[in-house]
Amino acid sequence: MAQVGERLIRTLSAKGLRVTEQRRTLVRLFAETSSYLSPKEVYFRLVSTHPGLSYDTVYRNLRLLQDLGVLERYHFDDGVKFRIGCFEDRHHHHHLICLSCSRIVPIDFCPMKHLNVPGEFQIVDHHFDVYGYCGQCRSQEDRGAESMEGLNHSGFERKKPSGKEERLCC
Amino acid sequence: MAQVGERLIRTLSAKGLRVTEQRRTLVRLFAETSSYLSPKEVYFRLVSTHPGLSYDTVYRNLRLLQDLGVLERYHFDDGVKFRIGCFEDRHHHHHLICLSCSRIVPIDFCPMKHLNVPGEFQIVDHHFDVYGYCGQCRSQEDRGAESMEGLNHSGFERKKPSGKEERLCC
DNA sequence: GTAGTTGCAAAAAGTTTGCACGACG
DNA sequence: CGTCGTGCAAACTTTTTGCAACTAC
Repeated sequence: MAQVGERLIRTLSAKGLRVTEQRRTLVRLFAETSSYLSPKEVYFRLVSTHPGLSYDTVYRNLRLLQDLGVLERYHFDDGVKFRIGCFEDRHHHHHLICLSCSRIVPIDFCPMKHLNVPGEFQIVDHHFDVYGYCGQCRSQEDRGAESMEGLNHSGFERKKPSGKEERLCC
Repeated sequence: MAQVGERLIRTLSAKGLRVTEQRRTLVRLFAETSSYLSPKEVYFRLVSTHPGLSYDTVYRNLRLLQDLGVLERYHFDDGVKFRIGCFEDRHHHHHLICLSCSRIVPIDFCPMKHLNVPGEFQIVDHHFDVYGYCGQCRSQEDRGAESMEGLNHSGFERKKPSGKEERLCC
């Protein structure tokens, strides 16, 4: 995954933006980390290597990278989180998202190919995500554990990701 | 739509919860209002009939009704918004959402009928929403207007809804 | 009457902004 | 060396919490 980070660094440079140590570390963090990171998590991960780092620098750079299309921002029940973009150099796809470990599995299936819309509605965008439990978490669960806690009535919210850091998409 | 509000009031009562004037007005507001309302919007709508109303009462009741499954909470770019639940007494469906006027059009199509998932992944929930511009907004747009402003690079965020209040779903 | 609810105030959490210093190119 | 980025502080917004007074049942 290191080359992903390097490429993004070059993207920054090509846009005339300064490549500071903070930005380099930030990009590397997202290039190497699976799933989602909140601004707070990002801050605590960076502050260890950058004593004196401030929250506003984190926020500014997260926003910058989001505007650049490098990062994607999502809202979860426990706040805003970022993750490296999937649009970079892959074709359009969607995700299976594990509610237990936050692992993300890409699926090529796109519902828009099957959808007939009322003619007067002009489609601009769509969101499709599938939530559930991945094989690994299910087998762990078999050895006695919680099952669907962390899921509220609407199923919209997600349980906090555990510490696992395995990248399965992008 | 008045009977929807009355039914929800009875739901409150049946759960042993007090039916206060604030709650009655709040439920009626959501029963009669289309699209989404932020806590702030809810507050300003209620404070006119309830002078002295406080924000925390709004927040507490929004959360209460969400926990009861009456309201659904969504995160948009400009913050959290609520809307009356669609699960009440309708079959499963999805939505076309107008990026201009926030109008919501139900569609019966569900992508899950067409999706083959990896066997080890246990599906619990899914989200599917289509964003675009409804026929009414498109025809207004024809008479010279903005087109896709309010949409960011990822298309995830939505433009602020205009003042229109026409309920097309639930 | 009693328990649930409200309003008030304050605190907490999350995010943004202005400004002077510092560092990248 | 000029410009952009950072750190600091403060402001701002959103949301939560403790508590006394109130009110629906």
